[in-house]
Amino acid sequence: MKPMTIGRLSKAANVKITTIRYYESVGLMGTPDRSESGQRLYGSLDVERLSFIRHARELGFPMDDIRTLIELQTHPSSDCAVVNKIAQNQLGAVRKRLGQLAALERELERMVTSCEGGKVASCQVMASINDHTECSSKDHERIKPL
Amino acid sequence: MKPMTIGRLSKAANVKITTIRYYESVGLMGTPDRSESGQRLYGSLDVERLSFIRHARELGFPMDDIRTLIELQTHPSSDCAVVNKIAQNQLGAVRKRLGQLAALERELERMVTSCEGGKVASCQVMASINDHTECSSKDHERIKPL
DNA sequence: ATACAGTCTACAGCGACTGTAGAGGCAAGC
DNA sequence: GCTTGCCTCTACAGTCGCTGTAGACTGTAT
Ligand SMILES: [Zn+2]
Ligand SMILES: [Zn+2]
Ligand SMILES: [Zn+2]
Ligand SMILES: [Zn+2]
Repeated sequence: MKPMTIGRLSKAANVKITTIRYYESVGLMGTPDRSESGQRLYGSLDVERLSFIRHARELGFPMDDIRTLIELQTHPSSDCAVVNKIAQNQLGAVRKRLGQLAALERELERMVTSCEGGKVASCQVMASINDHTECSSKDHERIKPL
Repeated sequence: MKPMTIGRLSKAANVKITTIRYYESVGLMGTPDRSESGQRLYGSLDVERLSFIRHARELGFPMDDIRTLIELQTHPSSDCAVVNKIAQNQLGAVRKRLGQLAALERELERMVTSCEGGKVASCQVMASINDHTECSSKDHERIKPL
């Protein structure tokens, strides 16, 4: 039950120290106790919470959603419909992105295979970037990070 | 051969005015001529260049790469190997991302299908985010925008 | 003449961190 | 006790690729 410093927490949850402090600053992690000299002190609950955040981030959930999920965890008897909705939205976002990226893959594939070396002036890759009309997916959607 | 204002260029290339000025500020678009009153004036070459940038961005190329591509266009007799390398790197990045997202899709799918409603305390979605060990792709790679 | 649309600069903000500077803290070996 | 070397602290700037805003000026149509 000894409290751990931020460095130990960082290793325990595999999250960088600066990121932990950032999560604290934006309210994802609560404000921890401090030692006499002002160092942050954490317990095993903090490891769990931080690991939860990390996994949620790895799954691509935005921080606002993670805040909601953590808030819901403190009300365990409430309905999980909100949780499920958040996860389904995320799944939808992932699928949409998969579609976009698959289209990009096809187009880039076509480009690189049609380049047979030579001068820039006659390069098919350049031509393909220049000429959007050749493009299979006529209008790409704006690329946003997941 | 009449020069066009930034608004016309914006419509011609389907790029927002603020974005055009941003591209100018970071050196993707050159510094255009100005009217007596200081308004930017563009010609058809600018439409081509801006459209090129737009399509490259839609394909996910980072701005540094686009800078390189534009630079290469001004040396049409140089070897297109660099161009091809940039495109192949991009294709690799897209494929890597596709793999990551496919793993995310599977995991999210499993999560949402195993939730049967009820209280948050017994929600499988929550449990899955909490328990990373259940996870098929044991360690997800850090999610970075393409 | 008046209305309205377009353009100008300069700067702040987004998300989710990462990196830096410069200061102070802590444990182990000598 | 002292040095060595890592650990932690705060505060702030930078990343990428834009987007939005404020407040002033310009251009065009009726
Ligand atoms: Zn080529
Ligand atoms: Zn295309
Ligand atoms: Zn549930
Ligand atoms: Zn997982």
